[in-house]
Amino acid sequence: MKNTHNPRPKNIGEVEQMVMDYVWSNGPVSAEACREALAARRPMKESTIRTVLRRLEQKGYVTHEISGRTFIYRAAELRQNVAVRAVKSIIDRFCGGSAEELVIGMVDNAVLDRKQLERLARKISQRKEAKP
Amino acid sequence: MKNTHNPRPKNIGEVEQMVMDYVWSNGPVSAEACREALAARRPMKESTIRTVLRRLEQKGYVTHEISGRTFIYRAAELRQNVAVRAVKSIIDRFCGGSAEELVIGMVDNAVLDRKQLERLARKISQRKEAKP
DNA sequence: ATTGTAGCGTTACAACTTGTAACGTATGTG
DNA sequence: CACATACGTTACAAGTTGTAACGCTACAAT
Repeated sequence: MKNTHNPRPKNIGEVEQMVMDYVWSNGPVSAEACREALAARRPMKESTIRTVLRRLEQKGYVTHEISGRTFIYRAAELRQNVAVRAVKSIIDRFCGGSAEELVIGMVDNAVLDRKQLERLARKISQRKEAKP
Repeated sequence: MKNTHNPRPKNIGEVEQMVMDYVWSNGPVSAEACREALAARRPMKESTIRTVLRRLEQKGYVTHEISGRTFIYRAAELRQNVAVRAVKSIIDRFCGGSAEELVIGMVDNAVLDRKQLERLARKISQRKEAKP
């Protein structure tokens, strides 16, 4: 079965990432709310944040609905799913599609530590049974 | 303990990727050899491949030594390590540093299939014991 | 020795991306 | 009606990536 998703591993810039993080963490937001929230770390003019959000929408990271005359943006996908797709694209490019090798590498490189591995192993066996 | 590596998650373009794949798979190569090898899929002029290799060197992906008057390029790092670093950077950006969640996501999204999971679980326990 | 040539450095350039923003326009509020 | 708010349009500089031409040097064959 084929992936019906359009392959959208669109890159994301630094500011874009920041905005996405905020949206992911704080649910639907208006441009202004977002701007204010990020103002401390990253002052942006009003038109700037809106441009960023518009681009994020073009890239498929967020959608918007209109409330009154204000755009409310919300994440189009869970953060985790985006992360997984990003990783998947790395796997495809670097490892010829085998995620296994990669995870091994993660173990070797201590990206995953012992404790995590144990929980991981447990969850893996759960999933194995959960999914017929 | 801190990572002494300079954080070098430098992006890599499509052609660059292709070249790296070749270098990774075929060991040290001259620009010409590389060009010829990729010519079928991607015809490039001589100066083009050399520019690409030079940029890859600037980005730290390859190094070169001189043999006669020919540059011999070799991968600076194992493919797998680069992949892992790329994934690590994704983890940092998306998951607040926890790789675990990501792997769970990979399971859920069938990036890892059942068969792989089994082997993975085995290897994981090997590693756990191998690394005190 | 002269000349061709293989292989390097330098320079260029167009398309695209990303951050940043100004300006114009419409609409709801007082 | 005057104003502020929020949107669309347009712009632009810096950086990245793919592509390549040009020119210089050192070895090779005549």
